[in-house]
Amino acid sequence: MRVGHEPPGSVAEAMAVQDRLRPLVDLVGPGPDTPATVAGLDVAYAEGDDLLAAAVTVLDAGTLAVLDSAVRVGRPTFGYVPGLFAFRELPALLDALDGLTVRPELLICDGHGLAHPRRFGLACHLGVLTGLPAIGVGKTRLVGEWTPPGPARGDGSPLRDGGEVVGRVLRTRDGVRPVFVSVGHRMSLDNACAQVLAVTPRFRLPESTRTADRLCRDALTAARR
DNA sequence: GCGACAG
DNA sequence: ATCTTGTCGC
Repeated sequence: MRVGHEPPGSVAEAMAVQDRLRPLVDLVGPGPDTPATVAGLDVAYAEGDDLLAAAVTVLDAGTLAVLDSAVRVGRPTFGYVPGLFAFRELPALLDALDGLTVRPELLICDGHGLAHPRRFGLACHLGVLTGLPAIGVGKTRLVGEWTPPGPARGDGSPLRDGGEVVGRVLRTRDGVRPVFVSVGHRMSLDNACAQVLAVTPRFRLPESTRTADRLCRDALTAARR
């Protein structure tokens, strides 16, 4: 799947791009109940942010075995600015997605979706550009207020911002720090949380994110020598 | 002016 | 994200 795009030339331009694409987000979903495949996406950096590697791994949603993967080494095309984070990783991630043989049924992104100052985080951006259902899973919060969910895996509490619920703070493992789940595209929040729990049978982060993380980190190590 | 601030 | 020793806990 090839998706054309040019890096924004300024912060104002990047924000304008988000405002233009935001209306294209499908907030209804509800997304697949039992997807056959799920994809994990992640990016690793090195050389003082001058080098990066983006990876996508496609897992069998039932067994969580890796069915396909792709990794791309490149240069960041935008500085790190909270809220505009997507422009930094998007080009390389789209290139990696383009290298897949299997088209995944769901994207699980390492970052937020609607839980974003303009309601258009990385997961929304990737979802809109690929047309695929997408979920955002952040390790820390970007926006919103919340109170700790119950202590058991599956417990959750609303993430509220500006008078609306933009995501859910979800406990994926008993007694372990929760993650921040938000809708990216073509998914309901309830289903997004259900899908996240389905890929976290053993660790705090989705198995898909873990396999992608390992792949891009290995690719960086190989690229540095 | 002083914090907060996905990865 | 990444830079990094020791250290707490299972």
